[in-house]
This record gives sequence, structure tokens and C-alpha cells, in this order.
Amino acid sequence: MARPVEFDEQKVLTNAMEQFWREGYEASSVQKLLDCTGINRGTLYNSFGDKDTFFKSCVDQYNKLMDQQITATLKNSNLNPWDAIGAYVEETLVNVSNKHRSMGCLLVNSVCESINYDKEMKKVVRASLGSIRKAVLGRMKEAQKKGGLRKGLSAEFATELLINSLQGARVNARDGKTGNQLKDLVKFTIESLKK
Amino acid sequence: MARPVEFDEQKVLTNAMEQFWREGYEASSVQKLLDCTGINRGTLYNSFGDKDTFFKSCVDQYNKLMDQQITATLKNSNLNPWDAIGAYVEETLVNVSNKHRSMGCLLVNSVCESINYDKEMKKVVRASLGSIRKAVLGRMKEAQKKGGLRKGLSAEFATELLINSLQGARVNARDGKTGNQLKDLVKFTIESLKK
DNA sequence: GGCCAAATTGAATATAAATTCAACTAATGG
DNA sequence: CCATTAGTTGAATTTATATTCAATTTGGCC
Repeated sequence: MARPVEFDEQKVLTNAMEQFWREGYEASSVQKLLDCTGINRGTLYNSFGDKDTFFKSCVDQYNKLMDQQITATLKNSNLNPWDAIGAYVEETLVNVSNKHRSMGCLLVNSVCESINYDKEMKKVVRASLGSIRKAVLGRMKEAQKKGGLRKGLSAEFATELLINSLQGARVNARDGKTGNQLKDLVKFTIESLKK
Repeated sequence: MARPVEFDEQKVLTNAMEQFWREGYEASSVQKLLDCTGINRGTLYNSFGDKDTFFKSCVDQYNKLMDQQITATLKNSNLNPWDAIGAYVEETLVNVSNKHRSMGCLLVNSVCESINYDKEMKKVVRASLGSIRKAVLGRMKEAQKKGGLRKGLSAEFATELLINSLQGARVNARDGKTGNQLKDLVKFTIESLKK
């Protein structure tokens, strides 16, 4: 029937995602996206739409990456709440390539660059932040039920505290801190939440 | 002798600083900088150099703002270390206009957007982060000397923990959190550092 | 084998970006 | 009151940028 696609959609999305992640939306020109993906100008527009649409697809790709990490750690029912949270920190800050770590977090970066994003774009950016929050909150509630949360602390506030620490770490990651330095920072926060 | 300058340098720098702060370096076109400062194209290049140079001057302007806050709080010798740190948090997260709070921190935003900045640009961006760190560290050492720092905690590590929390708060500020919500997050971190 | 549907290509277009510059303007001192 | 010095102006230039499109290619199906 029709001519088959030549590019590998996953590879294209992953490479473009890394470009946006490293340099942000504004500094990632279409030319740079073509260079890093290896696809042609027209192919990009034909298969992925304009730059805005493509960016949203790349954020979706990032969300999948995050979801994999969340599923393997926070949502791992073999782990107790604190171990799951610890595993998530280990996974996202330490067991990650230097390349990825030094780029921080695409979502955090986007929030810091975002003002001109349209409604839908902001929605996509916040979706993943929301799913991390939700997964953490579930574990915090569980920890609380088991009596493992410091007294006077709500599961909701504990969640915000952890996420604040994680987001700070993602900024510090871009500023050159090592995986272990970042882990130590967040682990201290976690200890302060435990009973 | 010569024709006197018509623009107010401080106002120009402040308005341009806010433009870069809100939208970042890449999204702030020279046209936008002309619009928000009210000066003419040629005047900008004549008096402030090219966009890179102008941006550096705006970061310097931001550094002055930060230094004022640091001087009034962290370096206020009438306050004990923890009160000085608390006052700094109050000053930067609560006693600040909604406009400024919602933009987060120019330096944090720049770190998250920075990859293309040249050496000198990164140097300027990091200068202020360094001066906050230094001022906090001074107070942490003082707190430690007075026996106010939690045992087993070095002044250096406590400083990194506080700054991590503050940087997380600056990201959350851009995500819409209120001054009090941000303060609560950072204050909890501070409490976890005290004896 | 020839035809069709869809993918690929890169040149062409349109718009916006950063920067330069020559003409113009304003205040001051001789 | 003119010459001088420096500031102001916006049009002109150059370079990027995003996007479109008509021509071309490809592989399967009748």
C-alpha cells in the first residue's frame, strides 16, 4: 500500500526529548531538532506537527520515563513506604546516567522557562509533576497509617516537603552536584519526615 | 558639552531584569526589551552593548536586589543566627510582591535554562548564588558555635540543605504556591536543622 | 508491471531575530 | 552663536527561525 516509515518513532522522540531537556524549548530550534533526530524537515512537520505539538509529544515521552521509575520504585508493592521512597530517590538521582542527571528535570526546567507556554502545554508539563505527587502521597498515607510519619505532620504536607526537596535537587543537579550529594540532601529531608 | 542621557539607567535595568526574570534569556527578544524599557534600539546597543552584555548587567542588577535582602536579614547583626535566617526566608518568600514571587528566582531560572550561556555568563549567574551560600554558611557556623545546630550536622551540609529547600521553593513559586505555603516548606527544613 | 497511498526530500517562503549605521538632536563651552 | 561632543532615532542589513509545498521516492496490491 503506502510507503513505510523509515524513522524509529521512539528514537526520534527520545533524542528530541533530550534536546528540549538540555537546552529548553526556546533554545531548541527546529534545525537542532532535525540534527539530533536525523529526520528531515518535512518529515518532522508531516509526522509530528509543529514545534509546539512536537514539544508536547516529547514531554509525554518524558512522562513515560518518569512513570517507569515510579512504577519500579514508589509503586513497588514489595517495598514498604520508606524503602519505596528511598528507592525512588536512588533511582532518579543516583542510578541515572551523568548525562541525564546533569540536565536536571525537564518538567522543573519547563516550569522555570514556561511563561509563554499555552494552556495545553502547561497542562502536559504539570501532568507528570501531578503523578509523582500522587504516587508519593499514596506512600505517605501508608506510612502514616503504619505510624511511621512524624507526629503532627499530615501526609499531604510531608509530600510537599519531599517534592520541594526533590525539585531543589533537580536545580542543584544542573549546577553540577553529584548523584550522592543530591541523594544526601533528599535523604536528610526524608529522615526529618519519619517518626 | 555632550547631550545628556534621557533614560533612567536604574529603571531600564530594573525593567529589563524583570523581563529576563519572567520569560528567560531566550524568550526575551530585543524588541521585548525595548518595549519594557521604553528606550530605543540604537540606545540599547549604544549604552548597554549587545543582548548578552545587557543580560549580564541585568543579572548584576538582580544581585544588588539579593544583596539588599541579605544585608537586611542574614547579615543583620542584631539578629541571632536562626532569626536572621528566618527573616531572610520571610523577606524573600513572603514580604515580596506577588509579581516577583510568581517569577521565582532569576538565578534558579537561569540555571535551568543555562546550557548555552558562555563562561562569563555562568560566572555572573553563579556569583549571587555563591554570596547567598556564603552568608548562610556564616550564620550556620555561628549557630553551631552557640550549640544551636543539630548534632552530627556540619555547618556546610546544613547550608546546602537550606539552599536546596530555598531553590525548591523558588521552583514551586513559579508553579503558583503562595508565600505562606513556601515559607512553611522552608521553615520545616530549618526546624530540622536546629538542635 | 503499473498504480496507489503515504513518506521523504530540500528548496522556497515568510516572519522574526539581532545588530549596525548614518542622519539627526540636544546641551555646553568658547 | 557656532562648534563640539555625545545621545537618540529608525530605517536598513544580516542572519535565524518556523513553516509550507510540489516534486520525488518507496513498497505493496490488483
